[in-house]
Amino acid sequence: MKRKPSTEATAAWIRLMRIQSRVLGAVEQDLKKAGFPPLAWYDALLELSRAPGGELRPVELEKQMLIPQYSTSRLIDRLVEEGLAARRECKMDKRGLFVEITEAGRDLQKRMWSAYSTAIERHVGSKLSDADAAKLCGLLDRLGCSCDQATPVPPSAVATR
Amino acid sequence: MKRKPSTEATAAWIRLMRIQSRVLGAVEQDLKKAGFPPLAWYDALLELSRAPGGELRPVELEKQMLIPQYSTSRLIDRLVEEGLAARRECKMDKRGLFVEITEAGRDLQKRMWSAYSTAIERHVGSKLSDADAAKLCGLLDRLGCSCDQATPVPPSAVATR
DNA sequence: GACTAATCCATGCAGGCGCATTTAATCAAG
DNA sequence: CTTGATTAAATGCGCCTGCATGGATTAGTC
Repeated sequence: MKRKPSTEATAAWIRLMRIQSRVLGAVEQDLKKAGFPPLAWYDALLELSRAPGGELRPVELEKQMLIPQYSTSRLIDRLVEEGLAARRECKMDKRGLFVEITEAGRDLQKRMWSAYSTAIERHVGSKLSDADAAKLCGLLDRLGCSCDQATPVPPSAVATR
Repeated sequence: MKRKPSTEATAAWIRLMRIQSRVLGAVEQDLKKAGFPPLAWYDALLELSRAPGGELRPVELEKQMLIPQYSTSRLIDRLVEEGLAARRECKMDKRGLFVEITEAGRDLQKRMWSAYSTAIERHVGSKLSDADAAKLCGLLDRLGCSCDQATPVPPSAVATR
């Protein structure tokens, strides 16, 4: 049998889609205007910078960022191309490799976080009290069924889409 | 001066991005598995079907759906190509045109809503009480600064991204 | 009416995504 | 050690998006 959603559920769905799109757009615009690359780059650089030794297997990166395999592969391409990361041989498993963040990568990550955090404050923080932000988190988490990760700050935020 | 976001605000931002992505992905998967086209098509067909005479100027569609101009232009291309809509001459303003939904278009919209509503129930409705869904709406709306439209059901939901 | 500005829509191009497949290496059995 | 299944990563293809631009028409001003 087919249950139909309540109007409340439908309204929540609409808001979730629309508001996310707006807020994401606004934040990405801010970053772009400041001359920075897309948020996905930030996420990847953050994960790498956090990893012990500043290096990670693509598979790990993929799991952290919750993006498909081919997507990480290409993201790494771009990071390497810009000198923000480097591919390194993986001796214990020659199918794979390590991706290591460079100094330029670490530097960019830090500079981006400065602009990024400002944008978050502008488009989210300033519109919600801490208590309300926490409530919002709680409600959203319930939609995430498998709410695995409690990501710490600064955020590996965007599933980039 | 640069204000930094609270950890609550940052956490809310992360959830907003991650959960939206997951829920959207889940709903789109359901639709795709049922053999339907992307959600954006549904939104367009819904707007058209609602419009008086079943026709709309691209400009109107653009405003309703909150997507960029070129995006509507190409979306219309695809709808026309599939026989779901037709371009018609606009006599009062020869720069423009009308897009009119076809019978096939109306039919598809109805069939999609059936699958779509089921998916919304599955991925949103079933996880939140009506009261909580309403709370979520309220909180999200506050992020939308210019909370212009109170969209009615069924939803013109997705800003498709 | 003539000229400039603004509006409506289409489109070429570059880049990114999703899908499916390929290549290479490891693992699991016999 | 050989075979077959599995996993890691890359890549070719088609579609979609964003950006910038172009062509056509209308509106505003004098």
